[in-house]
Amino acid sequence: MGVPLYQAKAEFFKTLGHPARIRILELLSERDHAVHELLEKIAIEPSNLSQQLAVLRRTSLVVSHRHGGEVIYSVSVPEVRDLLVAARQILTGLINIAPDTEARPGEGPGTAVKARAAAR
Amino acid sequence: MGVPLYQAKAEFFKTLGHPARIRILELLSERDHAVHELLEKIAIEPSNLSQQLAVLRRTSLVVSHRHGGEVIYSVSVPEVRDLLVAARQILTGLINIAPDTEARPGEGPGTAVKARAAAR
DNA sequence: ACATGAGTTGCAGAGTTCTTCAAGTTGTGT
DNA sequence: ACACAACTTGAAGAACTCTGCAACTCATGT
Repeated sequence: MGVPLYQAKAEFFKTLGHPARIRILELLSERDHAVHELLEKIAIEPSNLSQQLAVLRRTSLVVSHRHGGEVIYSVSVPEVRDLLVAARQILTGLINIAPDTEARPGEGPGTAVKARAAAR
Repeated sequence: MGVPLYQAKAEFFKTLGHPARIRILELLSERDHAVHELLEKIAIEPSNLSQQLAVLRRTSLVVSHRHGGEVIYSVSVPEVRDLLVAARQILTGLINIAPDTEARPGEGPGTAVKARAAAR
């Protein structure tokens, strides 16, 4: 066997580890979008969007096809949606648990996740 | 709530985007482990392991406590396990869809994703 | 043929993350 | 008190990712 599964998993999560890419997947799991439509809803440079789409294409999470002047993107694996939902649940759970300090449930309400995210 | 959820999600996935950290979470979701036990099962430098554990601690995905001479780690959010399972399913699904398919039916399926992972 | 809108690609500088080394802490046994 | 095992921390260089710019392709309208 060539590559350990845990390594493939890490690669996969890395692909999801970018705000724009999350945004794209969320939008695409509602419905297909042309690039210029994504552009309206996500505030980044066209070339940047294109780069992020390329990342998602490389991992086959999305596929694209031309339709006249536009390029339409769709998710190729519908289960991605479930994954995003699962993530959101863990995340909201974490926010009420995260003691920024140390291992001690019952301690002050954590802001570790919030704070870190806010810091960027 | 100052932080867009999609950004927190990206942060969260970034945390999962490392082979050692995936490995750690997999082991910990079976049962609690002392650091030296993790060390036996994951082949990395002690200090590196410690760094990765620190990353997981910071996001509150795991918690630690001392027990005599050892430090015991446990997952603090059991749902993480579901997430890892979901990822594995998407991943195995992807392997049969991936683009540059030098896949040979009969043997370990598609290598597009795997190969990419191997290339790092 | 030309101009224009829609996307993509290559690239370089800025910014992050990874890994390892050396040094430090904490608890146990002698 | 000392040595030793079990961990953690800080720091630094290598490796990688991100972003925006300029240049390019491709299809449509004039």
